[in-house]
Amino acid sequence: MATNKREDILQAALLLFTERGFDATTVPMIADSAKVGAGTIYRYFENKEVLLNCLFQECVQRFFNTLKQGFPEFGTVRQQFHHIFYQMVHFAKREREAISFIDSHHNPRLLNEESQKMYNEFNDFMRDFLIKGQEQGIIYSLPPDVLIPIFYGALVKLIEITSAGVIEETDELFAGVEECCWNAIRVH
Amino acid sequence: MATNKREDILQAALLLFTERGFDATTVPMIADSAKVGAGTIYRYFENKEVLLNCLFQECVQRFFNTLKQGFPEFGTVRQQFHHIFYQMVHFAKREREAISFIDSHHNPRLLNEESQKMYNEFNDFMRDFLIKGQEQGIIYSLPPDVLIPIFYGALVKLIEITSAGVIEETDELFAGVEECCWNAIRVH
Amino acid sequence: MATNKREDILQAALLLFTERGFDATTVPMIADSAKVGAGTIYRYFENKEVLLNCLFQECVQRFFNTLKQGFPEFGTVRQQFHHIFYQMVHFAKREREAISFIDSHHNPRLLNEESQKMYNEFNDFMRDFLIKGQEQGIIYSLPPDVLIPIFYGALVKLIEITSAGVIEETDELFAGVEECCWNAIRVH
Amino acid sequence: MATNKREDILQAALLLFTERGFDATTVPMIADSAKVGAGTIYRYFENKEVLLNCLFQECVQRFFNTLKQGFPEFGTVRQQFHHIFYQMVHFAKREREAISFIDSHHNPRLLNEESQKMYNEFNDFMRDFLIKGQEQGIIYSLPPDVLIPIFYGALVKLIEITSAGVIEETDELFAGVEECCWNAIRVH
DNA sequence: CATGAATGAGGATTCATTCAT
DNA sequence: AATGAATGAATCCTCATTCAT
Repeated sequence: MATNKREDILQAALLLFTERGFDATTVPMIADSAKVGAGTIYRYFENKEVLLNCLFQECVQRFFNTLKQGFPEFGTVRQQFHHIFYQMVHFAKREREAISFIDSHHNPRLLNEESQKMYNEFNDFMRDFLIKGQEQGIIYSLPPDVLIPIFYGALVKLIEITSAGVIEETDELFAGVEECCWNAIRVH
Repeated sequence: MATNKREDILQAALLLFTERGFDATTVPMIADSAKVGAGTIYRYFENKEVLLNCLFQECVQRFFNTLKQGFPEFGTVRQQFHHIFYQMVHFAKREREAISFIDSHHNPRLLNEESQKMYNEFNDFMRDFLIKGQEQGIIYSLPPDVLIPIFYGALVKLIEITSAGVIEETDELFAGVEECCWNAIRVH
Repeated sequence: MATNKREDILQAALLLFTERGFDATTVPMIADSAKVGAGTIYRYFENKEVLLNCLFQECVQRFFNTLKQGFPEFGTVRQQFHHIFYQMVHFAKREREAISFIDSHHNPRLLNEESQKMYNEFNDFMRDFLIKGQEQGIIYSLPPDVLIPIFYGALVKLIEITSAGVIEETDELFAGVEECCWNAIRVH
Repeated sequence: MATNKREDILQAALLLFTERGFDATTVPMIADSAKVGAGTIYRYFENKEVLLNCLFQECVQRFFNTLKQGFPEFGTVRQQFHHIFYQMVHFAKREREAISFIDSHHNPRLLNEESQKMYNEFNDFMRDFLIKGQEQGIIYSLPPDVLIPIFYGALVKLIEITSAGVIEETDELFAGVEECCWNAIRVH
């Protein structure tokens, strides 16, 4: 087949890093899983850490793009929130592990500047959304860095639980969680 | 000196595991940090994995005890939630890293049965609280496994942010987050 | 180069185990002696103990094959004894250390079942030879387990002495020892 | 009790060294077995190697004394041989492990000069006996270093087998082995 | 004297990375 | 370009030895 080896490696690394963590994942493991030779990985990535950063950046990029795509710049705060939440869930359905991976590997010890910058941009996007909502008196007046984890962290765990098969994922479930999260951050 | 070396080792391990993760923490690192010889660690713990499990169990135990202590069994759901949230924050202030450590090392690959059992008991406590609240029509009808992360995950992140010094921790901040979390899980 | 690294490792281990014993031989010693990296040994053998057992089994196998090859099944007891003794000496000349190694590492603490089974088969071969000789009234009526060490042990020590260069090895010497050993076990 | 700790340590070391070998025996093992603290061993012996050499020398000393005691200096060669063999068996019955220990730890890597000297003296005693027998035309004309192992090695293995309980030790058995060994070394 | 907790040097083993094929 | 055998630095862990009590 004409599949791209680089993609195979990234996909294998994503699964293994998410499942076991960066340090507990060996390069031969990734090679086996991607069905390439161990040496091949070094044709595409300078070393294991670079591989991690490439993967991280691609995941954040795709996640961020999903959020930005069709964002209702001039819609209501509630509409914007729905967009963000809905797109996150959508993205998570397509790329099961990406969100958990991003969340668990968002660590200054492993990430280079570029990766951190990209993560921060993504964070800033959500922070801006919250700040504008607060200016309109709709979002609860807490530091955005505190509000973000409330709905973002909830979503990450939700994804992990549904991925593990503990709970069946239905539209009602996602709608319910969205409402909870919205209630968490809005002014009452 | 009357200092307990076992405690020194556990404390050093807690900091390092939380900061770097289990796999990226070497035994000599722990030994240096605890100011003991590397071999000494093996007088107290059979191996690195056993050390992790001892630490995990002690942390969960102390955390869980804090929650149970003075729990208003017959109070309102709101009072119970306040107790849980307040005790969690209180515990987090005393034992900065314990909660992050528990959260990031709750992993079947590393934990033995005893550790997992203890973690589950702690989880069941919160699940029971939510279920009773749902029976009274006060807590939103979503699976507890989905609701728990919403406020528990929020709290974990909150602790991490305040620990990192990004945001100053004030009573108002904690009260605000408590309100957000309560709004997230209650019926409107 | 076309040299087989596995063989190099086994050969180096044979010399070192024989010289120093299993426990006093370090893996880096073997690696240095075999002119391979320490890690390379683990590509061929799961661990040091497995290396020992592989080596042990190969040595016993080759030794046993030498004895069985051309064994005069229907010759006289004396002819059979000559065959055994002569082949042992012959084998010892080719594979200097193998016999000492087998003798000094025949230890249940270090050997796995497979190794012990193989050693027992080799022992049974000599036991059968003695029992048949006893049935013919030619071999002295002592338990074979007592007779075997008399000539086998003698041979092991003989090999060690000649290997050490204490005594020059001549055909007369071997013929003399053979006669001594034969006199030891035959009926007079 | 007033038992001598030094003796307890030596006795424990004898058993363990014989069973497991010097390198596989740890100092704490010896301490546990001797029911003393690990540090106590260092009050009596400078280090593990010194302990080995003390033990070796004491064993060789006692063994050698047993052989020399009542040696029929002016008896026949056969009488002398009987004395040696009989005393060896007698010694082995009293001090089960000593002979195996001496045999398996007679190794230049571990023994100091004093120990080797003592072992050589013991060897010389048997060599002299054989040479005198050869001068009288009674002992087979082979290098003594080759003859000694034939009966000494046989005896060592005999002791090991009877100690292991494989074969019951009777006077007939020992008499039979003595005859075999004598037949091995005498002129026919 | 006796102890055993503490140590750290040294050994077994793993794994990121290289390189000859 | 792709491989995977080979490597050795770095890890976990053991144990001879010391020393405060």
